[in-house]
This record gives sequence, C-alpha cells and structure tokens, in this order.
Amino acid sequence: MAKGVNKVLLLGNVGKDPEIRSTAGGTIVASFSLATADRQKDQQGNWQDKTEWHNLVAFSRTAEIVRDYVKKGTQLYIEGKIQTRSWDDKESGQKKYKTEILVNELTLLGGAPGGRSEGGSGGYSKSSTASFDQRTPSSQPDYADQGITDDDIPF
Amino acid sequence: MAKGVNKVLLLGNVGKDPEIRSTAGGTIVASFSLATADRQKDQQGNWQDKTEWHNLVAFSRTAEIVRDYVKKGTQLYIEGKIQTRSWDDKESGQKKYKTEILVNELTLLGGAPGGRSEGGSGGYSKSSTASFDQRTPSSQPDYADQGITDDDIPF
Amino acid sequence: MAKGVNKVLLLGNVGKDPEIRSTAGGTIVASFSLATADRQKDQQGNWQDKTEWHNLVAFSRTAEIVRDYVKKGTQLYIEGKIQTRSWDDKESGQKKYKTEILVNELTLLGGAPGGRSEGGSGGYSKSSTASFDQRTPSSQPDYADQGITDDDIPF
Amino acid sequence: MAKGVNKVLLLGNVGKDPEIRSTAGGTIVASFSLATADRQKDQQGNWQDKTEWHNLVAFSRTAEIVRDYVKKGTQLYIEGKIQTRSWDDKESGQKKYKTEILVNELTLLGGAPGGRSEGGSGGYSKSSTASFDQRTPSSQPDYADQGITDDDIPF
DNA sequence: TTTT
DNA sequence: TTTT
Repeated sequence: MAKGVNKVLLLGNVGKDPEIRSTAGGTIVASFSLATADRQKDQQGNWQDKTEWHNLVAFSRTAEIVRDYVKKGTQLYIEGKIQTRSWDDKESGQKKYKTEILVNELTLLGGAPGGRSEGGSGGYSKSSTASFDQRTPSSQPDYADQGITDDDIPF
Repeated sequence: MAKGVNKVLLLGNVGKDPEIRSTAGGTIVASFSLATADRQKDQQGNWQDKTEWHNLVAFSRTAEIVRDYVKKGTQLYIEGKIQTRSWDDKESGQKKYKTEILVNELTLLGGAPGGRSEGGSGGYSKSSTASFDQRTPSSQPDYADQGITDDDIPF
Repeated sequence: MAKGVNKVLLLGNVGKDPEIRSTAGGTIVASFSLATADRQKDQQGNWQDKTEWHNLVAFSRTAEIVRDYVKKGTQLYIEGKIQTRSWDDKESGQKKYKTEILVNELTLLGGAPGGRSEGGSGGYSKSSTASFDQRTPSSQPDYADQGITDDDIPF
Repeated sequence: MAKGVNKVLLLGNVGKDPEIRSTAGGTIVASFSLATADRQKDQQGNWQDKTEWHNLVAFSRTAEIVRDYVKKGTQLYIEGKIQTRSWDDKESGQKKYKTEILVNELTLLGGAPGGRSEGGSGGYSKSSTASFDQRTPSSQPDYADQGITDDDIPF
C-alpha cells in the first residue's frame, strides 16, 4: 500500500538517442532526455512556446524497450516518479543535485521523422558516443562514476 | 490546445513552513518543500521506506492559499508541472540547475500535528527566515538574487 | 481550492467523427468516443489486447478544437473528469445512468490514417447523422431531450 | 509496453462500508463507492459544491487492504482504470452498462470521523448487507449474478 | 466504433 | 538536444 504519491506524466519528444548502460549486476539502464512543449501567454498576452527538458532513466525491461524502440525525435508518453540524486562534486567540493524521472511505463507515439518504423537505416546510430546532456558538467553523476551497484536499483 | 504534457501529482507532507515573498510587480510567491513517502522492496526483499523531497513553488492565488493554510507537517495533494531553472554560480562559475514543481492545484488533507485549524498558535511562525532547503547550498537560485521580474512569472 | 480530485487521463483513438451540437444558450458541445487499448495477461499467461470505450464530451473552446481537428481515427491524449448523468427512461420507467468524461485538456497526436492534415477530403463528413453510440438505446440521454439549458454547462 | 492510457485519479471519501466478496476461484473482490467533491462556479458566479459518486472495485491484495482499512467515511486517494461492464437486463430486455473504476493503487488518508485508527469498535459493521449503491436499480450487475468466474478477473 |  |  502506497504511503504517498509521486507521479509524473510526460508527453513529448526525445532529444537524443538514448544512452544504454549496464550495472555491475547486469541490470540494463537507459538514460535519455525528453522535451515537453508548453504554450503559455506572455506578458503581452501572446502565446509563446516554451520547451521544458527532462532527464529520464529507465531500468530492466523498460530500458530494453527504450533501447529497441526509442531514438532521437520519438514522440513518447511516459509515467514515472521524480527522484533527486545527490553527490559531492570532487572539483568544487559542493554538494550537487540531479533530478530525474524514473520511468515506469511508456507508450510509443511514433511521430518522429524517420521514426520507429525506419528499421535502423543508414546514417543513424544508437550507440551514439556524443555527450548526452551538455547541461551536466564534467562532475556529473554518472552511475558508473558513483560506483553504482545493484543495491541502487530501485526495485 | 496543449502541445505536450508535463504533469506532476504529489501527495505528501510539507517539510517546513512555506516561505512567502513578492515579486517587484506584486505577485505573491510561495516556496516550500514536500516529502513523498515511498515503500519499496530492497535487495533482501524487505519493504523499505524512502522519502523523496520536492521543491514546490506557487504563485498568486495559489500562493495565498499556501500562505493561509499550509505549514510544516500539512498533508497535501498537489498538481503541477516540472520546471528547471538555471543560473551561473558566482562562486564556482559553474552552471547550476534547480528543478521545481510549479503548483497549479492544491488540495489540503489536514493530517498535520496541530493542523490547519490551529490558527497559528504559539512557538510557531510562518515568517520563518531560516534557510528553506538545506540541500541547496549558499549559491542557491533565489528569485530575488536572480533579479526575477514579473516577466518570469509563467502566466 | 479543490476539495477533492476527480481526474482522468486517456490516450487512444477516436471511434467515430465527433458529434457537434449547441445548447440553447449557444455553447458548443462536442461528443465523441475514445478507444483505449490495454495489453493484459489472460489466465493462460498470454498477452491479450483489450479495448475499453469511453464517452467523451467537451464544451466551448475545447469543443471547437474537437470540431476542427478531431475525427474518426485521430489519436488523442485528453485530461478530464468523470461525470455520471442520470435520467428516467420514459419507456421502462427505470432510472438510467450514463458515465462520461468531461474533457478539459486535449493534445492531438495525429496517427490516424488520412489524419488531421487531410483537409476534409471526399467521402467524409463531420455532420454525420449516424447514431453516435449504439450502446445507448433509444431512450438515451440526449442533451436536447433532457431540456439541457445553459445552467447545466459545468462552468 | 502499454498501447494506450486509461488512468483515473480520485481523492475523496467512501460512501458506505465496502462490500467484500470472493469469486469461485477464491479471488477477493471489494466494491465500494467514493464521493469526490468539486467546487465550481454556477451561472451567477457563486461557488457551488458538487459531489460526484464513483463505483470502485478492487481485487486480491488491494481488496484485502480495502477490507482491512477502508470503511464509510474514509478519505482515500486511488489510482485505477475505467471499465464498463455490460449485461442484458432480464426484466426489460435492455442492454445495461455499469462504469466502474478498477483500483490499482490506494493511499489511505484517514480523515474519517471515527477513522481507521478506531479499531472497529461498536455499532459498526463491515459486513453490511445494506444495498451498496442505491443509484443502481434491482437489475444491477452483480458479479455473482453474472456468474463471474476467475476468467473475468483482469490479471 | 478506433488503432497497431 | 526534440517536435509542429
């Protein structure tokens, strides 16, 4: 029986090809960003588009679905929970925080140019080595860097 | 018509008395933290309680309700959206991020020791000047510090 | 300030072209059905698809969006609330109930064959006169039949 | 992987003591009604309270929690999905429909007069034989009446 | 009645 | 970094 509620619902487009890793214990981990577009009125009463970026993480079976079906541009509906991880930045000595959405459920909506029906055709690679999230500086909380073990997997 | 979905649902207890401020334009702003309790199985299969803390912010009418009815310990259900603000830390020169929940709707559930019907009796102060969230270091993004103007209010 | 929560989130496909009407007071009303697909394990442990049908109703601005962009097959995400209307069946004298989702927010996801960019091409009519929902017998609760006035519009 | 979304979130108070039954296969079934209060403006611009009643059903472990902790007046937050069952009314020969919320998750909020900490003291009985929902006429879809077998349990 |  |  739940004691509280911590639920997030997002519908938007994936910013980059997901990054797939494994923990020492063999659990698959998928990380990716999702953009949600918002239409809101500005001070002048004009409608403005505003994009909010979210950091998402998925484990195990959900991570496999992400690995197999999700890429840059994919339109996605997800349900998850908010989690904030913290760590000590080695450089500055400051405590740092990263808020992520742990994805529990996921519905593919297609919608991407060259979308999921594309079949992995040329000029496209899932094993992108490009840095996934430029917002996070060098001292970012990488699961590996933090010596994440399977104790940290939330189930 | 919405172009995406960015929705958060939280049910939990308020960590401290909310902090109430105003923008230069006179918009009331309420900031507070909310703890959501989670029960999940650990590696040994035992149920573990885990608390997740969320930073919430409310504006205008919703902020007034927070000011008038919400305090430390209040049990609350809220709906809102995720927003991440960023700023340059003056000390370290690093870019910093703070993820907050912008509260749109709020349902009071009572449940606080000496709850909302108490009427602000002794030993208790809403105008707490104590640092609101110890997790955030000295270089935290204060709306005032960042020269927040009414252009930043999201409506 | 809300006193309770009554929220519905649906993502699925529209079953028929929406039916558009107006109240005596000129409020536009859109009615349509939405199918949500579910995948669940049966007794033998096999995955089974199951479709659930929902009756949706939208008013005013939201109804205009439905009228202009939604048709048979459109993939849609909606937020709304559950409402059950009741009336006395003239034939049987029994009290009858119809549960509907009052749509507050709506996100178009395209996805229909000959989707929303089609532009109303041939063999297609919004002003379908076909009975909208066969599940409801002749004594159905039609807004007009019930002498719905603008007092009944929930805002 | 989900193919659609069918999600309901309710926060309100239980109308009567839940009705507890078992299927032939031994699955526990709990049925109860939940009232959600809404505050909305009427035509004159005055705030009006409006109560919406929902029929809820829970199975297995969730039904046990309902049996053990939920009674008339209990304040509850639930998550579930909408399901409409249909059957042929033996009397009138008409097809009838009943929309229910299948409860997946449940958070107790207490709040009831003589609430969940009461311990089942006198003058109070969970095994109420009183008709559960007066809105439903004599030809209501009872799980037993319909010869519900364990094939009908949705998992 | 939808859709994949 | 996405998308329309």
